Formats: sequence, structure tokens, C-alpha cells
Amino acid sequence: MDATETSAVRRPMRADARRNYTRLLDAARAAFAEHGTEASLEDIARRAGLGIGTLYRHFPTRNDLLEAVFHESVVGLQEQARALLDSPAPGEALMDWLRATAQHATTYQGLAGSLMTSMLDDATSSPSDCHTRMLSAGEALLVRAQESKAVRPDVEIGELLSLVNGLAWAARRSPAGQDRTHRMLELALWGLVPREV
Amino acid sequence: MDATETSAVRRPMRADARRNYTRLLDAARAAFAEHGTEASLEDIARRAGLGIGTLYRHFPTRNDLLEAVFHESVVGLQEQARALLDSPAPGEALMDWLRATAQHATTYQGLAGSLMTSMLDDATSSPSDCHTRMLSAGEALLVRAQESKAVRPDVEIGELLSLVNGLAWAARRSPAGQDRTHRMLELALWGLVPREV
DNA sequence: ACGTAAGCTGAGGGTGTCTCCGTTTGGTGC
DNA sequence: GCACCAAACGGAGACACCCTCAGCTTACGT
Repeated sequence: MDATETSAVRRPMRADARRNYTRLLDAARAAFAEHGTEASLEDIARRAGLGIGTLYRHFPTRNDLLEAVFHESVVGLQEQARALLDSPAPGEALMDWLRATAQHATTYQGLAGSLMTSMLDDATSSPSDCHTRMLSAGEALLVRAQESKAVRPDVEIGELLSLVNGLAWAARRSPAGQDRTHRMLELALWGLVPREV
Repeated sequence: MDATETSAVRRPMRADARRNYTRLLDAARAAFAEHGTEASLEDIARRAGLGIGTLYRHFPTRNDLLEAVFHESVVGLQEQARALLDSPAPGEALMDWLRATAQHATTYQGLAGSLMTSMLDDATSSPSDCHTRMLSAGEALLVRAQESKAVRPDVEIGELLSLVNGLAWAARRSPAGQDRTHRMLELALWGLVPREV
């Protein structure tokens, strides 16, 4: 899974390539956190002290770079989801996980969402790894919450992730910022609870 | 208000200027609907059969152009809000208006929202006309809905509009598209209703 | 019909994306 | 060690977009 490591099929990466790969990743992480996912790729290459061509060699598209950068946190969210499956309160577990997801989306100025949701149900592109992980991690939590009647039975996980990302995006430039994301999320989550008519 | 008309203070626009103004507006409307609010300004000028300089003469910033394009529909939404103030069901009236707003935001691929919400509580820029209109139109409906106990008393109109725009943005590229906007909106609106506990 | 201010234009400078090919270099077999 | 070569690097170049400005064109009042 880790592109820097030796694969059984292909040759291991050359030492310089491996070094540059991680340099790019570090520069990208910083740039995305600072300027959002629209950060200049040229700038990222510059920060890494490498030519733009090298960046494109490792990450042919902007999405490839985003995926690599987000891989860690997505895996983190995935693990958190797995852990929450043992929680005694399935409804709260789902809500907590969505809150954590919103937190992540906000850090990268909401646009992280484009990778996790729209991007890949978007026609052509092959399902991104990040997206798949998020969907299946969330799905498990959602099903459990629905089985325990803590969440409306007609909700789908894709909708929920879209929603979370939309909110994070909308709160992006607001002075309220982070706070507004959570505020809107609370409002929306409140709507997930079933009730009589 | 209409920039094409004679103002008492300033001279009327020259005939060619007036003609070009509306040409640009038409081209922009089409381009924004087709490509979202990130559409290329050079392309808009080209479509209108005019030089890029002319576009900038009439609309010094992208936002100015957006405002001009959206002016009509914003006024429409404003009127609709006023009409809904007479509705016997204040809660439903607010919900209907938010649905109509979401409809508009979706047509322009969600990004219309950046003009209506974030843009102007965003630091420097002077409060945009569109934004002000939307806020005050919505405010009236919201207050009435809250007074009739149909909506949680702690919600603010800015939050609601952010929310609607966020959802429209998130649904933007999804194949579900329009449908998903409404779906997510229904979920979120459900959360606005107060209840015990 | 003419003078002039309002209006129009597009080249140009800045930034960004992405490609391509000549050059450099790490790793391997001898 | 050394020589070879595929892998990796670099950055110029083609193209798109944003925005400005100096010089040209034209509508309109008199």
C-alpha cells in the first residue's frame, strides 16, 4: 500500500526517488493545510526543493497527491470507526465519527470533501481509495445505528458524507469558521433521529 | 438599481455600453449555469463577442458580475419570502423558501452560495447587495417560524443559508445532483424542528 | 459637422497547469 | 572499482486564465 516500500511485483524505488516522494508529501501537507486543496503545485515542488516535473512523476494528478496526503488521516478515521463499533451507544458512535470527519474536512478547508465524495461518484474517475475507505467505515457505523433505531432507517452513508463535506465547505471562509461547521453539523444531525411524525 | 438605466445623478449610459452590458450579462448567465461560478471570464467576453477589457470595464471584479447575474433571482426570492409571510403555516413557509433557495444555488452549481454567504461576512469586502437581501428576507421568515414554535429558537439565518449553500455545493458533481441537494436538505430541515429532550 | 468624453480593445505581464525530452544518477553485474 | 542503463530529475515551453493600461473608436450634445 505504501508507495515508498518495496513491492513484490516491481522493483523497489530508488533511494533518491523515495526521499523525494516523502519531501513532496511533507510540502504538500503543509501547503494544503495552509491554502486549502487549491494550493499551487508549482509552489509545493518549490517548497520541496524539486522540479515540477518530479512532482508530476510521483503524482500525475492533483488527486493522486491529495490522496497520498490524506491517506494517513483517512486510515485514522477508519480505525476510529472500527473502534466505535464496540461502543454501547450506536447512535452516538455514528455522530461522534461524523464529527471527527467534519473536523478533518475543516482542517483542509472543506475541500478535502471533493476527494471523498463528489470526485468519485463523478463519472469517469476510478473509485479513489480514500473514498472507498470512508464509505465502508461509515456504512458499518450507520447500519448499527439504524438497527438500534437511533437513526432514521432511510438514510444512506453517501448522503451523510456529502452533507458533512458540504457543511465544512460552507463554513470555510466564514469568520465563525470551525465553530460554524460544528454548529451546522449539530443542526443537521438532529434531523437524523427518528421520531413519530 | 438597474445599472443600464438613467441615473438622476450621472449621465445615462451610452447606447453601445448599454447593449454590451446586457450582452455580457447574457453570456455570463449561460456560462455560470454551465460551468459554475468559476467559469472563465475571458470565455464570457468571447461569447459576448467583446474584448476582455470591456468586461472588466462593466464588472471590475468577478463578484460584481455574479451579483449582476443573480440580481434577478435574488429579487425573486426576496419577493417570494415576502409573499410567504402571509402563509398560515410559518414553519412550512420557511422550509419552502429554503427549498427554493437551494434550487437556485443548485442551478449555479452550489457556488452561488459563496456570494450570498461567506463572501461578505468575510472580512474586508463591503456587504454585497445580494447577501443583504437574502439575509433580511430569510430573517423575517425565520423569526415568524420561531415565534410560532415551528423552528428551534436558537437558530440563526446566516447558519441556515450557509447550510443550504453547503449542501448545494456538495451535491454539485454527484450524479444524484439536484436530487441529492433536496434529499440532504430534507434531512437537515428535519433537525430544525424543536422537540422534547 | 465636429469636439470630446465615454467606451472599446487586445497586447502584455504575472501565475498556474501539465508535457516532453535532454541530462543526471543510483544500483547492479562484472 | 567500473561501466552501463533504466529510473529519476529538471525545467523550458505550450497553453489557459487573470487583470491592467495606453491608444484607438464612436456616440452624442451642441
